[in-house]
Amino acid sequence: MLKEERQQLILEKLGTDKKVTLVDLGQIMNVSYDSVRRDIIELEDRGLLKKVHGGAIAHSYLSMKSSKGLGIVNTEIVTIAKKALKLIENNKIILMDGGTTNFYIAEQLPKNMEVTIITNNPHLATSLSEHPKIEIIMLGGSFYKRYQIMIGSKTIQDLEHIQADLYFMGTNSISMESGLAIRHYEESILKQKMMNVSRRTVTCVLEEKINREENYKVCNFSDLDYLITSINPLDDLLKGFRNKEVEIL
Amino acid sequence: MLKEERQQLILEKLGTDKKVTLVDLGQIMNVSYDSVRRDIIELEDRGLLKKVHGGAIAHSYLSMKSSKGLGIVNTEIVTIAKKALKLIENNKIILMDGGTTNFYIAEQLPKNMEVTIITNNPHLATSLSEHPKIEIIMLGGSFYKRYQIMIGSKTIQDLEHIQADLYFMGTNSISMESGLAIRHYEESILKQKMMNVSRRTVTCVLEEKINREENYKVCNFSDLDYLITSINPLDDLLKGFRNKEVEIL
DNA sequence: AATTGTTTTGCAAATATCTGCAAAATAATT
DNA sequence: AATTATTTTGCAGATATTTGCAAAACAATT
Repeated sequence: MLKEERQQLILEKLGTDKKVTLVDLGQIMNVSYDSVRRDIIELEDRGLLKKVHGGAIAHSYLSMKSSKGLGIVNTEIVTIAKKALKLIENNKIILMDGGTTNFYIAEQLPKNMEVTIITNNPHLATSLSEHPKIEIIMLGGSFYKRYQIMIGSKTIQDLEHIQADLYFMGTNSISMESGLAIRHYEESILKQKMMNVSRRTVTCVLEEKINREENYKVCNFSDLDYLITSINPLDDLLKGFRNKEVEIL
Repeated sequence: MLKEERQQLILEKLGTDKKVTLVDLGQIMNVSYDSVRRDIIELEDRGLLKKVHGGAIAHSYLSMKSSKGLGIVNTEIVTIAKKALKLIENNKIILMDGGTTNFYIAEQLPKNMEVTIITNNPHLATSLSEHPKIEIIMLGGSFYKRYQIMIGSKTIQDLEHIQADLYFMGTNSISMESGLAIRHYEESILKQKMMNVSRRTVTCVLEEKINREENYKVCNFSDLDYLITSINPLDDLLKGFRNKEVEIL
């Protein structure tokens, strides 16, 4: 039985049962426990499951459980989150706005990490309460139900005296000509403000959002510091975006 | 059964039942009481529940996550909420702080009601997104995980230019001599500020909190405008509180 | 004060993990 | 085809974790 086969099987079983044990897997696949163990370690490194004593369990967000009103998860996000986490260092101040991707990145932060997260997304804030060492600052404002974020002049005012190290900006579209743009005017202004108060800005985009256009422009592509996608940075899809100013991860 | 499975099950059961006992859990999961006990200790260390003699009780925010489901709700709270809703009129500005009772009251607001809710409780804010006509203003600040509310000087500053019609104050203790008091200093200051910016203040107290004492005083009993309990206003338990200035419901 | 039930502690058995190592399988190169 | 390099696999011994048990301490209740 090939390694790939085994790992596939582990993920499938995990999908239906939400958990697997070392012993079960070893017997079903008829390989040594060590092999299974190593498979699980690899899958964990790829962010596809959580290893525990005696086996593995499905990631909270892979099971519908912690979806918290945000849609079903895409494995693309797993890849993106993995890359995003590399940018987050201890003792930094991180600004994160709304969007599913940011929510999952936040959930994936190591439990022992010591950072400050500033956000206008209350779901993100409350979900982080399970990370004991993370300090959470919530921006006030009017709650915009459709996107489930705080918005408006109060939110902008709250940013006035803040200086963040890194801003994770969610976006709906990115293209070389029109830059980054979203669908909501007030939010586009807020994102601009967030860029202003952050030393660096990174955006994580799903493949479908590349080369799309939306109504309200936030900034030019070259105003970014990092671009994260699930795609290999050298892939042709990103050819147009290669640029000395923006690092593609 | 993996340790993580057990712990997840404990939290789920806590979410719906608000309390669990060692004996129940041991039998349901078919493990020794010692294991259950150790699980509970671990979960308490992570701040996810409160260990008590014989079992554990839910942290308030766990119940906030699931009260809308089939969870068993304290009947006392239902009675209180009914009375509380009578005070809420269309087109008013309502200030609500943390606590399970306020959360439940907010959830019970009629779907077509047009009010503005200002809160420092993100769970309350997000749960109200199902009420299309309610405008929600969230106060910013530092997120205090234990009580799941925003707190600190930023929160107070956000209140500066607000004038609310009615303030639903959560409290931990009420007595004739010591007035209203809670366990957390910073929060007590915040509640004072909230009273200041509100025309009227109402507090909803569970029976167990009457004639109890806590460390940080918020105000005198007579500073209130309304007191809501689950008890009949004419009951002897409330005798000491009868007062021309405060209306008991 | 006595009873009953719960918690704490230390302990030992069972299980799981980690490490380095060598054999086997696979891929790459000559 | 043969050789060499690389990866994968299983194993053994040392460590670490988890689990259930029993005695003693503690709490709550009668």
